[in-house]
Amino acid sequence: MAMPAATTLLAWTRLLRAADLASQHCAATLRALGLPPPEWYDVLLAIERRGAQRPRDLQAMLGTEQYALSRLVDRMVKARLLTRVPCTEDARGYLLYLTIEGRAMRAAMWPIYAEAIETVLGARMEDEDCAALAQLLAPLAEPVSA
Amino acid sequence: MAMPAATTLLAWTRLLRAADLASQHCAATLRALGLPPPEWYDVLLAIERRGAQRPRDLQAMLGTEQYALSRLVDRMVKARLLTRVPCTEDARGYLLYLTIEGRAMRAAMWPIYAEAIETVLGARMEDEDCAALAQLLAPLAEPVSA
DNA sequence: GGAATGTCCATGCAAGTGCAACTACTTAGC
DNA sequence: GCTAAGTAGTTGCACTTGCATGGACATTCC
Repeated sequence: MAMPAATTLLAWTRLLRAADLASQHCAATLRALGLPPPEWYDVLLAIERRGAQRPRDLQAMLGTEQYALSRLVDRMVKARLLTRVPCTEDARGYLLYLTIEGRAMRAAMWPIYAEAIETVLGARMEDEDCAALAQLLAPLAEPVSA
Repeated sequence: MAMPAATTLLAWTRLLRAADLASQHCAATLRALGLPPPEWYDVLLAIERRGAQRPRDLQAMLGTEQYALSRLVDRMVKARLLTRVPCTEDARGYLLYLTIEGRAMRAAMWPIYAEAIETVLGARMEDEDCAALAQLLAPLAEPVSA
């Protein structure tokens, strides 16, 4: 296999650094206000948008490890943001619904999260550069095997 | 503050997803061969390139948290890849040197790491797209305050 | 020179993560 | 129907991380 070109290495380091800085900033902003981390938002949003979901579907959508999602859901249920309802078609699994508080929490998180994203991305790039970036990243946002 | 535009949100999700997938793949590849994680490589390379370094300089270069670097260095010293030498100019700090094994480890890690990068980035993007990506990410790879 | 403030690095504790192994249910093959 | 293999989800254990704090030295200001 060929070694990476210099431009590839530069893109590599910047990709990791940019994503790390950006996600750190968001997480810190939410934490500073006593709000849950971004992963929680992603779960809440996925269920609000698409209706009750099974853990394995969330796992596929969000790209998290199976055990990580298991424990994440556990914490969110303990925090009363989600409820588990046994799945009639498959007794191994269950459906996750939002509670009232879960819905409220998503709504409360959004403005903070959105502002953090705007600070980190929107305010630092032209709109057309954002579009170009999204375009370039499209193939990389799919699992490697694909 | 303005809410993020749709293109901003798309860029956001893809940036995080792409970086996560890419770094996960690299870490997993190294781990599968019993090699240390990528952060270790970054430390080893920084010292090999620029000579002995103080923790605070590594911290700035690599963008890690202070306590994270402190413990990372600790693990690497225990693994005999680095040695601490008291700093004559500032008794609070010390200089980190590579050991023979440290040098050997960096050399052993590079082909694996490089191949993983090539798999994740080089093989999935045209060279000019890599260059464009690096260009677009340049502003985002700097701390938010800057 | 001495106090106040700042910088450098370490660490206790609580929480999160990775790996591997496990239970429980489902599906396929026969 | 029975076994074998696959899928859904959990969990024990060791390790890592985040936050807050602390100790040690350096610098500034008087």
